[in-house]
Amino acid sequence: MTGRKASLSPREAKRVRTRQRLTEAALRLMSERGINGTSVSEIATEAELANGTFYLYFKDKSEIVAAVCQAVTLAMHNEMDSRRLSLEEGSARVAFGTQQFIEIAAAEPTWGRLLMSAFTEFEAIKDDISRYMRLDVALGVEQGCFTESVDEFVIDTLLAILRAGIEARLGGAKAEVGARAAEYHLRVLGMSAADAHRVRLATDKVVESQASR
Amino acid sequence: MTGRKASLSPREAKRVRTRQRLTEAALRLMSERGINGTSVSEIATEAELANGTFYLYFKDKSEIVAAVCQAVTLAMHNEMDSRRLSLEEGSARVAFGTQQFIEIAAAEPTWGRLLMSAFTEFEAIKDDISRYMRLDVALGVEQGCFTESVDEFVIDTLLAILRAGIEARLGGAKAEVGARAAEYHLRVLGMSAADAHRVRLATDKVVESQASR
Amino acid sequence: MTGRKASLSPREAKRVRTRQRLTEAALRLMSERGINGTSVSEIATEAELANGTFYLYFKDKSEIVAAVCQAVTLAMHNEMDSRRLSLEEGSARVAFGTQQFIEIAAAEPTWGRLLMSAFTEFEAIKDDISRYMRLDVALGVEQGCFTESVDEFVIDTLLAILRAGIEARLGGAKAEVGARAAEYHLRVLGMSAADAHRVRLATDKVVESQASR
Amino acid sequence: MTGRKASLSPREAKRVRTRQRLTEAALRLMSERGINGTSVSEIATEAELANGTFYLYFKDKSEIVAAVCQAVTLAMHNEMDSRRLSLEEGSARVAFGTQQFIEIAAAEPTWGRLLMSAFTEFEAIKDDISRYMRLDVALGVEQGCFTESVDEFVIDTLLAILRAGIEARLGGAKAEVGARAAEYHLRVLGMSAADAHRVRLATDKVVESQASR
DNA sequence: GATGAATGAGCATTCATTCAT
DNA sequence: GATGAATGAATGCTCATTCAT
Repeated sequence: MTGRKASLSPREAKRVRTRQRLTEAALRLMSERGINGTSVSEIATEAELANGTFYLYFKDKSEIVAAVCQAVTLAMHNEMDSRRLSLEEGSARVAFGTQQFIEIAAAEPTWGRLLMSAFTEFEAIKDDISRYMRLDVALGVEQGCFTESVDEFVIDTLLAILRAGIEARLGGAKAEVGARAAEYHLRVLGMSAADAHRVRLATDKVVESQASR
Repeated sequence: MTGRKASLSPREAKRVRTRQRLTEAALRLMSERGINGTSVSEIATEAELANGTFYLYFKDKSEIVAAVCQAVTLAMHNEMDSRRLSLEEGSARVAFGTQQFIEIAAAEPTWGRLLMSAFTEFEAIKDDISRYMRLDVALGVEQGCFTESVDEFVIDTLLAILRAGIEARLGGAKAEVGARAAEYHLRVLGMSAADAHRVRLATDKVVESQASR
Repeated sequence: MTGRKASLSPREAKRVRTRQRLTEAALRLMSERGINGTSVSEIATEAELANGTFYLYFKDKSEIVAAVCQAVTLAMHNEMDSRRLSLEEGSARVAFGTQQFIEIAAAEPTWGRLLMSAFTEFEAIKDDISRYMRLDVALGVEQGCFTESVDEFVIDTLLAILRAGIEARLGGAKAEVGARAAEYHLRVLGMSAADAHRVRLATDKVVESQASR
Repeated sequence: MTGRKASLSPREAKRVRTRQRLTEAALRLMSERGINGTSVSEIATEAELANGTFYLYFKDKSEIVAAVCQAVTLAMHNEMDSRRLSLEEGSARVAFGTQQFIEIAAAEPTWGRLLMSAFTEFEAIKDDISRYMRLDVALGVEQGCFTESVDEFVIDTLLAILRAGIEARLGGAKAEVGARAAEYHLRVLGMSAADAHRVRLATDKVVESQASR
């Protein structure tokens, strides 16, 4: 990462920094007031830039929305990566991933709220979010944990449940909601309630150690 | 029903008709361009009325949104009622209800699309939609079909799945999606995939006869 | 008064009553929300009449404004008449009239507030109010109490002071303000501060007995 | 003054000019049609600007009203200052100030009419206008010219008289009205008509020389 | 007479976007 | 590159007035 930056000319580096200022400003505002509730000039002002400067970095309002959503999902994925991949079973990865994704959204509500707004006002977010999920599900299917095969609809269903989980957590629901969402995921994928529970319980230690990081 | 209308004075009849013109215009536009994407004056124009006339019938833009959403959910519930209640098991009712709700939304895409927009832009729609669902779920819980107890989060999850189902169908997915959503509902509620499948299959005849009405 | 009404045909009587209902409704609303802040349909509704009925009784919004203002000034003058005319000196009448006018406006704030709004939004009110004043001033001039002669400007000045007095009283100022306004009137008309004070004091008994009515 | 302008960057200069265009347009229109009778878009059009440009310079309609009123009272005070302060007696200052204020309003009817509208539709104007007045009155009280002490009501009374004077002048009354208003001020403050006349006469030379500027 | 449905111009305000400097 | 002034269409809502019934 620093490696990448180091290779930029000063000009390019500045450009990158300015762009980041804009994206961060947008994230702050959009997570507070919603995507549609945030105007381009508010973003520019928050980034301490002139109105029109915005359009030197983004062709469109929609472009920065995409950038912000991407940045948030990337950040959230980064926050998760390491541990999940040490799990061997797809089912465990799914459960772990789901529960953790929800906890991260709750721990960093700026991200969580942006996500909620994006679910509503930026369709494409779903692709970003589901990327990590697809692999885990596919792995589980391959391993025979799940009866369900992977297609658009099952993914959409999992996403819908994930979303409901985040919304509940941001609205004040207890952390247990994340665990339940994880089990619902497994059930939808075809596991019995009992198995789903067992698998999910097995991920708890990891989640807890993660939380205490 | 016609009886009720017949008893209206001409004045009242006209009022009712105009209000309906507005509601229908709103439904048409909102299902096409979304709720927020539809302006009050567009509605008035579509209804062939003057701008200000709108406010003789609705205090607010939000009031017509509520009216339209209510009208749609009412119409959809009416379209379902009769057969579902003849089923004795809560699980069957849930499966039947879910599948049918999705099929109605697909058969009458104006309703379906309005619903999708409302999920996003009119929170309260969830209460309207979940009303019928709660009873069926509660019945199933009482009967011991489901291991899950009824709380906000489980209902939100079911709604989220329902929504995903409608969206998929409107997006061109095959009818089978409705059946799957129904099974997912049962799985989330704690039934095994096999049981869920069996229950749902049992409702097929009813659904089919309904569809051919 | 009843005599006048008795001579009307039932048709005419009804017309008069309806008109009064409208005027009273207008008074109530306009004194609360101001003249411009009151809409024709609000008046009709408050009078329990249909929207359009208003225009059978008044050609214009401005016409009912005139009617209401006239009614209020008439009512206020009625409330004053008797005692003032028993005073022999113009100066005493002016003092008495001024002080009393202000007290009536304070005692019946519906009237007072309407007046304030009218001063601002219905120029012609000044003529109505000044009618009684002119005579008293003219009398005082004739009697040599005042050095000032009667013309538009002196009357406008007296009105302006009267208005300031009412406004202060409605805003919570003590009753003493009415007495001061009365003395200011006399001073403007040319009396010395001492004489003005003496004359005004002499009217106090009358005012007090009036207040205890 | 020109010095200040010269030091502005072209950007700032333009901004200042545009803002002035708006303020001047507003003054022109508001003095013609009243404050409430002037819409934001009329102002923008009169200033040859687009509708929305207005809001780059003023947060609110009320903000430009305040700005215009302030500008006018400032301009009027500037037109007066120098000579009044050379008078030693509070009574003379009051008389001079009043008479002159009225004459300026009459000489620059755009200002005068704006003031009349503001008296009605922009309460705060009274504070702006009374500022200079309070000092003169207080001075006179201290010097023992006046028997009346300074409080809200006496100031409101003086303002009311001032207003009546301006209104009369704008309505075509002769300049003598200004002199009379000045004497009324002194009388209200407790001076005898004779003293008031004497004091006011003494200010005439100053006023005349001012008028011939 | 009375009703109340209908009108449509009008208003304050917002905001994505463009462009001269 | 960067600025920020300018645009102008759009929005939700109000209200005096008209007119068919």
